[in-house]
Parts: sequence; structure tokens; C-alpha cells
Amino acid sequence: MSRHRSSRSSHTGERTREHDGVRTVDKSRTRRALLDGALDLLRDRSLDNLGIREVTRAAGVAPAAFYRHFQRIDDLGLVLVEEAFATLRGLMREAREDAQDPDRIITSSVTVLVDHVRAHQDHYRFIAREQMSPIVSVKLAIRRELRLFATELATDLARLPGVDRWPTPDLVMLAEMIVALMVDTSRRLLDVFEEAPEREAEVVADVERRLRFLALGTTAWTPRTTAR
Amino acid sequence: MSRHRSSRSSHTGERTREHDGVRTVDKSRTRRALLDGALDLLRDRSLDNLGIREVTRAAGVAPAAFYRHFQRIDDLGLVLVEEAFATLRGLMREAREDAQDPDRIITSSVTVLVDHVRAHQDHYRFIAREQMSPIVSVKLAIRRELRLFATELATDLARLPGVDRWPTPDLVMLAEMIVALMVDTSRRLLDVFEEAPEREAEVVADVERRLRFLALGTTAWTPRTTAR
DNA sequence: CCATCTAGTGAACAACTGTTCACAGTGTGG
DNA sequence: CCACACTGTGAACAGTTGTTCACTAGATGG
Repeated sequence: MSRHRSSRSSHTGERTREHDGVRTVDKSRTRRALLDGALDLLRDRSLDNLGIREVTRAAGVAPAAFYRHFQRIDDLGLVLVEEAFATLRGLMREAREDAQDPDRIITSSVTVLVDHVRAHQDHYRFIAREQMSPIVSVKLAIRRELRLFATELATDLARLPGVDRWPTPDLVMLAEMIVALMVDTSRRLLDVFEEAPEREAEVVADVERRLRFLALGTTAWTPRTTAR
Repeated sequence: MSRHRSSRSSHTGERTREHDGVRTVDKSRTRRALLDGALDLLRDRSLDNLGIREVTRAAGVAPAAFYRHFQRIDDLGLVLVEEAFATLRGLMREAREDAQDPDRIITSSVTVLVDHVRAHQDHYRFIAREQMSPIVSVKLAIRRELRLFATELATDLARLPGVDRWPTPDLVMLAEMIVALMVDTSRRLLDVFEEAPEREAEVVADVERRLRFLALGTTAWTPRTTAR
């Protein structure tokens, strides 16, 4: 019934405490099934077209079981947002760990991004798509998380020569532009993965060019004190 | 029934030829009603959640009438894509007409964009949202049109001092970055319009900063001959 | 061990969906 | 003027939807 995903239970989340009773473990197991089933359906549906019955069917439980875990489909969406951004932060960690010869920082970052998007296509697709979700709470949550992510990136950028000493607002602007580029790139990568895998290198080269372009901008930029 | 739009029949399209019979005129009238009704619903729905019955109801016709004009909801979507991009080209025209004192070119372009997004919120929202549509034909159409739009922009950019003499691929890259910025800006504007109108100036200032940043990049950029 | 709590069940509800159909009214072209 | 072509109608179809309900099986904790 699930056409795409091979191993669906391989998610990391939902740490069930050691001494949690069988009751709680069972509960969080079907909760995972619901989340995974939903994420699976969201491959080719949008969240506001996601039916409760569909989700429970994909999870292999009765429709009514849904309500033991979420009140509405929105709540499930919000949990998925959290998970997706947990994934996204994993990306940043990996990127930092990748030893940073400052020349190679661009190509290395891009490689990490590409691999990460490939490994977590569902989460990236979800974020990219539901960024414009008609389900307001989800849309807002994603936007908030993206802003947060950008400010985190900004503090990372502050370590780089050339942009250190920049006032925070300018750093944030740069970070936001990079985040926007990342989101756009994920979108392109997802397309390429499933429609024209042979063009992957093309996308990679292009995003590297764009990053180099942004990097060059920083050399010429004279930060302003204009209010944010 | 239509909660938001005040004048719905004010669309320009669907030029009905002078000598067209009453028959054809009537037909294209209900066709317009369908398209407008759909666009109206798409304020807070996504295309793949748009029901045929809903659309016909919003248009004030019987459900079966839909099939006289479109085979599936996808076809209606494709027409909306065309219309939306007709609108978008209107933007470019207006921007060109705005006399271009090269200093003011950035602020002037941004003003034109803001006014245009305000005046055509539905179309911009549609493009921004359905860019990631699960309805593949629509998604592809939008992406194709956006690429086309970027290359058109590129030929416009070629007239500007500093980037004239750039090889086409580099121009296209710059144009694509600007288009991406435009789409992102529309997204932010749409939010601001309906959630926090007082923050509009903030967004305007920010996008101007970003454009200035991109413009600075061009001064430092040395075009490469790397294949596109 | 027993009373309690609770995750999941399956049936039931009205409401809605996409699509088809024969049909009616009416411009159109000869 | 007449026969045809075609747009829109309203009824009908089987399916699906969200949500509620009384229920059961089994873990929990005293």
C-alpha cells in the first residue's frame, strides 16, 4: 500500500523512557504510525487535503483512534513541523562537523545539503510545500522556525572572516538570504531527484555559483546602521 | 457568499471577439465565473483540495456545467497559471515604464512590485503556493513560466551598466536570484497585508536592502565561462 | 486480586464528493 | 423556417468523508 518508502519505522524521534509502561510505549507506537503514515501520504498530497481516514488507514488503525492522539489534522501537522526542523538542525550540525577549510566551505556545505535533502526528502518537501499552507497554524510555525534557524545560522556566520564585526541585523539579512537559497535549492533538488536524476550535478554547480556570488557581495557590503 | 473580493468581474482576459455569437459570449462568461470562483476559493484552499462542486457553486452554475469547460480541475489550474503570468508580465511592463533614474531603480522597482502584489493578491498567492503543488502539471507549468520570466528579466538586465557584457548564463543566474527574491517577497507581502499591515514598510526596507546587496555583488563578480 | 483507567474498535450518522445521464432551451447555419 | 449543435440543468449513482458512541481488552496501581 505504501509505494515509496522502504523502511518506514526508521525514524529516530519519540524517545520512550526506559521505565515507561507497556501502555505508554504502545500509545507512542501508534502515534508514530500515524505520523509516518501522514508523512508518507504527504508525498503527493498537501496537508489541507489530508484526510483523517486516509491517515489512519495508512497507519493501520481505526479512524477513531486518531482522536486519542490529535484533536485535528492541524495538530499532527504541527508535530511534523517540529520533526522536520529537528532534521534541519541535524543538517547544520553535520555542516559544522565537516572540517572547514575556508576555501572549500562552499562546496562542502553544498555537498552536505544535497546529501541531507536526499536522505530526508519527506521532511524537506513538507517544509517547502507547507511554507505556504492554507492551514494557518502550520504556516506560521514553519515561518517562525525558519526565522529562528536563520538567526542561528547568523551566529555561525559571525565566525567567518569578512563578516565578523558585522552588526547583527546585517548578519541576519545575509543568513536569511542563504536560508531562502537553501529552501529554493531543496525544492530544485527534490524535483531533480524524482524527475531527472542526471541533472543533479547541474543544480549543485548552480547553487555553488549563487553562494559564491553572495559571498562576493559581502566583500563590497558596507553595513548600515539603518533600523531593522 | 464571496467574502473577500469586491469586484470579481473586473478581470481583463478572455477577449471575446467582436463578431462572436451570443453562444460563444455566454459560454466564455460562465467560464470566467468558474475561473473567478476558483480563484476566490483558492484564497484559503490549495488547488489539490479544490472540489469541482465547490467551484461550480461559487460560480453559480450546476456541477455538470464544469465539464463543458474543463475536463479535470487540473485544466482549470493551468488556465489560472497562464492568467497569473499574464499579470506578472504586466508587472514587468509597469516597472519598465517607470522612468529609470538609475539611482532610484531599486526603490522604484520595489514600489512597483508592492503595488502590483497588492492589486493582484490572488494571482501572486496562487503562483507562490502552487509552485509546490502536488498537481504535477500545474507545478511544472509554473516552474517553466518562472524560468521564462527569468530569461526575459535577464535581457532587461543586460541594459544596465555594470552587468552589460556579462555572458548570458551569468545574467540568467542573476535574474533567477532576483526572481526568487521577488517570489519570496510576494509571499512576505501577502502575509503582511492580511496579518500585520503596519509592518509593510519593514518588508519594503528589507527587500531593498537585499536588492542593494545583490547589486553590490555584481560589481565584484567576475563572470566565469563554466558551462551552465 | 480487583477496581479503574484508557488505547483502540467497529458501527452508525449525515454530509459531501466526482461523474454520468437524459433532457430542455436556445442560438446558429442552411 | 427548420433541423441541428451545444450550453446548462437537475436528478441520480456509488463512494468517501469527519465525528460520535458504546464497547472491549488489557495494563496499572493500590
